[in-house]
Amino acid sequence: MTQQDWQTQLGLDGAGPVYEQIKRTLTEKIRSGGWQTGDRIPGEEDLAAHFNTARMTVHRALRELTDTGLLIRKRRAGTFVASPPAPAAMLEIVDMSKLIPGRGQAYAFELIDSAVVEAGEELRQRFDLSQAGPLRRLVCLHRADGIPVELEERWINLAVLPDAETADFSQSPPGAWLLQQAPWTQAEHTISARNASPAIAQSLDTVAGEACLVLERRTFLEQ
Amino acid sequence: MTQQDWQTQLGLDGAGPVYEQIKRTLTEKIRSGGWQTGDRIPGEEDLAAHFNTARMTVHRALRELTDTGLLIRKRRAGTFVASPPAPAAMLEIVDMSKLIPGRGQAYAFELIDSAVVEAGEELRQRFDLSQAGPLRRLVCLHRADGIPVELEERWINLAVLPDAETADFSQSPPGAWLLQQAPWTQAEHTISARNASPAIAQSLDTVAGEACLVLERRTFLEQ
DNA sequence: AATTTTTATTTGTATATACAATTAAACAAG
DNA sequence: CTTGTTTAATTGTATATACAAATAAAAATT
Repeated sequence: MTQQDWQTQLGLDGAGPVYEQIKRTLTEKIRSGGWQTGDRIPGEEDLAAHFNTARMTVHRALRELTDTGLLIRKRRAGTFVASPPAPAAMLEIVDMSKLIPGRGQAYAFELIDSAVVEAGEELRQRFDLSQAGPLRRLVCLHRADGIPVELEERWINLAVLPDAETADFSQSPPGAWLLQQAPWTQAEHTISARNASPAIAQSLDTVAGEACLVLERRTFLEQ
Repeated sequence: MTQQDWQTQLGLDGAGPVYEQIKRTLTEKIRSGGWQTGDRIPGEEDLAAHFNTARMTVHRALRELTDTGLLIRKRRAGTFVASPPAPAAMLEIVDMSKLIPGRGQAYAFELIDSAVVEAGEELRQRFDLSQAGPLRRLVCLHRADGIPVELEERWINLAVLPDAETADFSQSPPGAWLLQQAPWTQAEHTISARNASPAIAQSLDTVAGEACLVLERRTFLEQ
């Protein structure tokens, strides 16, 4: 797609704030396939010139589309169409360490368990691994204002991220570390309901048998 | 709390962008109880003067805190501390009709069932109703790019919202209508897993027995 | 060829200004 | 007292400008 192409195809509809119009226009451009996953889209200056508006207005539109996960932005490199979200991500599962403070509550987390295990046949099937290898298993408890709100169990494939074998997850949640180590990680979420086992009930400060929402999250590198 | 009070207590920590510092400072102020639910906080001009920054910078901080649900803003009236979120809202359950287009997919919905029923003892217990009365039951199917992603069952207490008896929900989702009719609605969510019944499986274009995530949402007026 | 340094591009933030939109409060009319 | 009208306070958006920060690409160096 040449520059000419998108310039002739883009246009605003005049309804609502300009930054919302730009958001809609760009979203439609992506939805229709005009811009595909991984494509670099024009820079802020170009878009501003095209839409005959200020760069700040375009910037706000792009920033909000980035917030919703439609775009990925990198300084100097540009703005790119993000990967389409997995169906399970329809329920926006957020990072507890960011969500809880955003809600005005005190966030804390605790590393409950940490171990390196060899992936047997069962684990290989569960995680769809083609070959055996060591995995690191972490269990973290997230608290909001001291109250346990999430017990997180995480498995890291050490064949992909060898550094995870020695990394210290006692101070910061593994989610933050992983995001730094593998920023292009894509996540797939599974939500299910389960009765609390005695161990889980103790961690979550409830009674065994209590129905808990179990949230399994798989992160993997795209390339 | 007088104006003097907050002026002497607020201050930035110098780490990161100023709008993030302001977000942290205001969040802490609310978290610590300095500003409580319903309190009106100073206006943008006042905060800008206090923090010795531009109004736009304060505006961005307040806008983002509003996005996370910590504040509520009304023109001419001011900015207020929002109600603390229900624990179940830890998983941010979003409005499908907004989320799906935001993800660059085509949103559509279909009214599957609509009926007015008298609340018997069973329904009264289920919804914690103190007295009998008619309820309207709606079932909606939400699609993203044509694929069914959510089957929504909604009960409306007609004693609270009599207009819901005659309202037409075939064109726009009940969520949008309710938000207009009762903007101060507070929501409580319950998520569970359930095997698809034959009827549900047909709606969701899957097979009976397939495990589905069931999301029950109760909205109610605060006052 | 590999490494380091410099340059230039792009996004990110901050500021000042102007005007629009909403709406609570004050005011006026009946 | 009720209703309608005006006023003014507050947030919302748009613009232009400036500089900061990150980093891909180019250039220089070893």
